[in-house]
Amino acid sequence: MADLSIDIVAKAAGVHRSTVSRAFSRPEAVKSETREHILRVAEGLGYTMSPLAQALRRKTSTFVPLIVPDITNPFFAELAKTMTQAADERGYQLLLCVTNGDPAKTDGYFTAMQAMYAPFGIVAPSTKVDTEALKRFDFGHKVVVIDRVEDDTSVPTVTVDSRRGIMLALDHLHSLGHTSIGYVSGIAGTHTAQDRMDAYLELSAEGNGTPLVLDSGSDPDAGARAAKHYLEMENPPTAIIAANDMVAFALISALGQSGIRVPEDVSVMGFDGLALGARFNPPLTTVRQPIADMGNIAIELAEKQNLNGSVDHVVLEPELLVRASTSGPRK
Amino acid sequence: MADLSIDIVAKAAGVHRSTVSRAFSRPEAVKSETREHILRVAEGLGYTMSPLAQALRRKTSTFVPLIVPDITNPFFAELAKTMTQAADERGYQLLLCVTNGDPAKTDGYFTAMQAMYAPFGIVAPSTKVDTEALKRFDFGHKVVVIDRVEDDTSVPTVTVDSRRGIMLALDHLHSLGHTSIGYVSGIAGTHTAQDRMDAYLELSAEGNGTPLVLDSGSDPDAGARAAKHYLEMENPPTAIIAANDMVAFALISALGQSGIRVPEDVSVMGFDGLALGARFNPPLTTVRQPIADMGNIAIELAEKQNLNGSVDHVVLEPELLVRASTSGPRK
DNA sequence: GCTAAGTATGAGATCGATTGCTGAGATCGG
DNA sequence: CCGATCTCAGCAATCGATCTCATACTTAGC
Repeated sequence: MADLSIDIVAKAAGVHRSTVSRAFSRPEAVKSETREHILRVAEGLGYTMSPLAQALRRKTSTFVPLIVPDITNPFFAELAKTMTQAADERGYQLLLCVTNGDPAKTDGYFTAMQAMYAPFGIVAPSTKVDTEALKRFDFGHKVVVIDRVEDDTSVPTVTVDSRRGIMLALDHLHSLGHTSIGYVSGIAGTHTAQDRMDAYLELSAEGNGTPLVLDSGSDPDAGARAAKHYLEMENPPTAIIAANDMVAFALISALGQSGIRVPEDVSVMGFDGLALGARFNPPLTTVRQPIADMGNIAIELAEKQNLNGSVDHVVLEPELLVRASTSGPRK
Repeated sequence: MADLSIDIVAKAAGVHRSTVSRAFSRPEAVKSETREHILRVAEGLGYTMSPLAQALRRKTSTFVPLIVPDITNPFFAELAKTMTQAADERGYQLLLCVTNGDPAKTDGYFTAMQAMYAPFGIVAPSTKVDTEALKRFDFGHKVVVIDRVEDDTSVPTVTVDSRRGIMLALDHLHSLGHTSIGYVSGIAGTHTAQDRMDAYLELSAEGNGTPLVLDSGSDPDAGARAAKHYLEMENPPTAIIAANDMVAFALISALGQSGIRVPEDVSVMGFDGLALGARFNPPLTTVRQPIADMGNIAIELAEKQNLNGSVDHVVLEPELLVRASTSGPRK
């Protein structure tokens, strides 16, 4: 147990330290007989290589920062979950970095990431602010962004098709018979939030409805404010699309506190497809993002970029998830 | 930007590498004049020490594993949030380790933690399984557990007083006029879950009510099963305490799907005090755990243990949080 | 003015790996 | 049977810090 270094193993196996090193990291360079012997000895001793020493020498570590604004938001939590798994499988360790939306923190994490030779990092989602930070660090170290990025050229990204998602939501509501469909906006400064909103505005104008934005704020209270707004309207919409599940939760909760029932009085849809939605009251109809895929793909993109410098942009398809928060409009 | 080592800075400042090292990590050992000069030069170059090299030499790093079964569970997410902050402030980096309840993973994380000279780790919450893993690694590296531990002697812990929490819940419900109060159990294998259940059983017997456990399962479906059970009862309780907020959510959701309304038909309480509860429908009455404190204290305990070997056990006070999911019993 | 006790810095070994270079054997064609 | 080629393993420098020891320079006391 105590202090196993490569030299100890080398001595125990009767070879030189460099041979042990090769036995592990470049197996084809060692005669298979020798290699197996070394591996057996190492195994017996319970030896594992020091990731620290390795990283120092190789100038590339296995620490992958996951930079998110708020891990408390279930979307990021679900992302973190799938990412830890994907990371584990490939021998990375995920560093949890929570910015709280503070650009200074993002900067700090980028600096730290360089200092510890991170092979790459994952940022989700990028606000305009993050995009700028990205530029400031002309990265030798690579980043993958789980979101759209203004200037799409330099950074790999993975996103879900916002427009398609909104279309799915609108279609679902239309097919239920709704014609007056409101919208509540989501997280601050995010490209995604912007895209969803734009899509709503466009599509709902096309479908010759009148766009009806109940709240375009970006804080956690958007839901509550939207509810207030709803109550004050003479002709409230019969259905509301929330920019994300969390806002939908808050909205339904606030509505409920004023005696408005979902879906009896008004239908509400979310956007994200959080697991939590299935246990909400009522279970939330929503547009599902394939979060697990996003995590895996992000890491793949990063590795690909490291390998051959390719910068890909993957756009995933959202999916309608009908549960119980939507129904036909009230007569 | 490029490859700043301590030697570069040393050369630039016209001193030896060891002096630069001291200027940073043992300021009092360097003449203040020299030190300031060095610091200025370093600053100008944009130099930061390599945590990797430092850790390798010092045999102690700043990587702190946070080992949780499921980051998707908002309780752990909130914990992770406060812990990243606490960690950041003290110069640690949090490594997110998700076990999914798999003991093999826990073992793996412990091994990794030794390999990378983690000064300590945080485990939450410990199941019996984790406790055993802890023993297996007779830790030179220290661990703090956010939960109770069987054999309390060797590992620092921070917990919330389960009995007191259940008492708070029971008192609240009694004061509302409830006499028939059911219970739904929580997460598998956890000491905390066990403690809460025991407390409920004892206290509710003492208050000469009849304990009424709707479900003692431990999976995410406990809530749904409890609801089913509730519906089948001839004399269902007028109030239900859930072992944790997530179960309460699921319970209320399932109940709602069968037309049972909370709190009109039955009062439901949670236990945790998740931020999410405030935006549930209805907003959840619950027993709040001071999660932020738990995170900070955990790190403090770890540091204290590292310093002087002290093994403390902190028990925090829970707090009643009345929102809208409880009311007087239906006539 | 000279020795004793500090102070402040430099030298160099070390932490645990990787890797280019070198040389010893093995293999092979003619 | 000999030189050419190929394998395989050892040597030693290196990554970026830390830390013990030794040394040069102050400062103090008498």
